[in-house]
Amino acid sequence: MSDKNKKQVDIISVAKAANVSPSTVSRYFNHPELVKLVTRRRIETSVRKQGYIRNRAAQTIHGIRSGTIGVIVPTLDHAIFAEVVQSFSDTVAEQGFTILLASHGYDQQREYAILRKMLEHRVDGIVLTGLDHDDAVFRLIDSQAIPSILMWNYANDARYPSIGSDNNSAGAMIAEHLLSHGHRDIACMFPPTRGNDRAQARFSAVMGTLTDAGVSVPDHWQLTTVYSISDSKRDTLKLLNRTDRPTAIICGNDILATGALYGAAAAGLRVPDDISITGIGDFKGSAEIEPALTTVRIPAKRIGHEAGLALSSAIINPGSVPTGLHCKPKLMIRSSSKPLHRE
Amino acid sequence: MSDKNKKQVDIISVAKAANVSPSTVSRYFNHPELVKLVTRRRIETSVRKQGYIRNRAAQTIHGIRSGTIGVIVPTLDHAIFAEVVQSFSDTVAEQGFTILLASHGYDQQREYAILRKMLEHRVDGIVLTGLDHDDAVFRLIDSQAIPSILMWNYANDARYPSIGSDNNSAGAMIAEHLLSHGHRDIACMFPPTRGNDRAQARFSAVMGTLTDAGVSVPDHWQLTTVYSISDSKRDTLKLLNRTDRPTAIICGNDILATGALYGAAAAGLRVPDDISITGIGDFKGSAEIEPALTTVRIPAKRIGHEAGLALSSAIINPGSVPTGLHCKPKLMIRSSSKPLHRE
DNA sequence: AATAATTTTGCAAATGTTTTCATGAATGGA
DNA sequence: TCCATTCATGAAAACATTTGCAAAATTATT
Repeated sequence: MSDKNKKQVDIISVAKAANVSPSTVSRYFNHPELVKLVTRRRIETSVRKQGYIRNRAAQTIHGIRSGTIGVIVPTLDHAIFAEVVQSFSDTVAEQGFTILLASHGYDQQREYAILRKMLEHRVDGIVLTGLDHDDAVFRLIDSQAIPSILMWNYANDARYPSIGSDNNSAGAMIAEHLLSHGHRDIACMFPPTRGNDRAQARFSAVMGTLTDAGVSVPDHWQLTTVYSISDSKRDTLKLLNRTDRPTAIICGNDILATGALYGAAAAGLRVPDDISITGIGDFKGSAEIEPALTTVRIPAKRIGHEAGLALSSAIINPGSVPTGLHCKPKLMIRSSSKPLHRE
Repeated sequence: MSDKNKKQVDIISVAKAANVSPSTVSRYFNHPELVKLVTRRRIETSVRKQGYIRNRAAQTIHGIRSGTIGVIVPTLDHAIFAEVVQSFSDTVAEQGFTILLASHGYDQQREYAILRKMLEHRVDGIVLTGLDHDDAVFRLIDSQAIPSILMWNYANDARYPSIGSDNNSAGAMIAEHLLSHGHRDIACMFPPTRGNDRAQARFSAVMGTLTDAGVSVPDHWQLTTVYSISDSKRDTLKLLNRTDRPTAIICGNDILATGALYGAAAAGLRVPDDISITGIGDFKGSAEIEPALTTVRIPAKRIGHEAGLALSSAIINPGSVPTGLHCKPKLMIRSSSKPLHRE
């Protein structure tokens, strides 16, 4: 019985049932004001009865926007990217866009492949994370004439408009904070910087600021630790069990700092009395941890939102180039750092 | 000069440049083995030179798969969903699928609207989070004949194949653990359960298990706290500052438990000596926090992976219905709970 | 070398829409 | 009542592909 209604429901079957031409049904969706009220009613009934769902693929081949935006992030596994994606997605959803999301795991080759696939889907815009990308990626986007922006980092000389925070200032801020508190014996724990311009910028800003102040960080106080609480806890413990111990640890992000806090606790040290620990990012929970983490706030929600606004309006008004925006990082002084107590 | 090469590059222009018909170019992509080697070479050159990118929209209207999977989650803001989405996405990406992602913020109306939009994009499959959805959502999917699965929770009587953990057992496990440790004065802190079948199941399993054991939880020890470390820290502090104090707090998830741990610290209590605190979820960081959190592990990575496998194979072999899978939760006894010390 | 079998290619129809243009139906003014 | 407007609708072309079928080209068989 219900075998025969397997027939696909398209704009034509809807039109038939409503006793109008397909053109009129199309107009009903795209320019309803051009369709007479009673006809609209009839079409509406037919659409509802047949459960018709428009086929965006068919629209898209007419050059109509696909209504999708490609978002490429290194990973979602870090709460911070999830947050920025969430707020981006919410923002563009309000303009009717849906996001096509993929992550490349810090692999530039994969980023290129993902980008290609997204272009095959004819996304209306592209968001990349960070400033640095393979040149082939940029060239591919250039050749496509679709708006795209770089999210998360900011630099006014970036290849595309960038919306995010300047990681150099973030790094400098936190280093200056510790210096101004009298710290001179400072260890640094950063994630691997390869393929990660954020971490790279923070790291070089921190080191630069310290060097400028005449503070040098011995090699064995320069830790490279992957983004993981357990690893940073372990590495911190190892560091703090040495006889020479820094008075402060600058961590490249709040996850590392959280692990460092735990590591210090495990080593029997009190923060901030025995050692100051700082992060960068101000992730969820950083304000509530004991002791509350001194860090630099990178406003992820705001970045995602602004990026969403900028990109969707660049899509809606073709020709208008999206404009970059610096969402300034902010030093959040809390309880995990304090002035060095001279002995 | 470069004005004139604004002309779109499509399969026809590629064909022209390669001196073949569009059909052959199409075959070059879809059935390369049917195309002679030298012709393939010529087409390849032409494709490369023109920077041609296939138009999936045009393929899709031929009934060819769109290569997209719709993923609908309540939010990405919780690390745990981000994790499951990440691993799902990675898994299906290996089969050539890209995900269309959207979040509804626990709003069933919005979920329906999102679903519709995804169907307009002709996704090849749908993943929903959790077991409970508006009936209209189920009906809409039913009418579309595309495979879909429910991810995160498991129940063998679910409306669609479900892949995830049984939150009832998770709740029961943790309650039994505390009971077996002699606790009788137990407080519960859970998120609002409305529109959240996970939390609902955990909560009722916990309460049921306690009741069965003859333990009742007074009203003022039943806290409803939104998913936020700061809120749960505050609520815990309030709870622990009362004169009557529980010997254990069961938290509905690890975020709440983390806040509870901080709250206990802020109240000057030692965990687990003065009070036991447990979570559910085993989020990243739960094993490293001080004290390490006793919780129930919900294997997010595995769930995402299995769901990805199941759905993509259901898409690739049409007709085959994806099969549900219970990814069993596991009790992780760590340092935040201990047997009640009788005084 | 001639024929048969096979491989490779092109033609044309089909896919589900949108849109331009033209036609037919109402409406208003005289 | 007639003609000029305006409004509502339909016919057909266009969009970027795929695919069934048939023709052409190549290879194998004798």
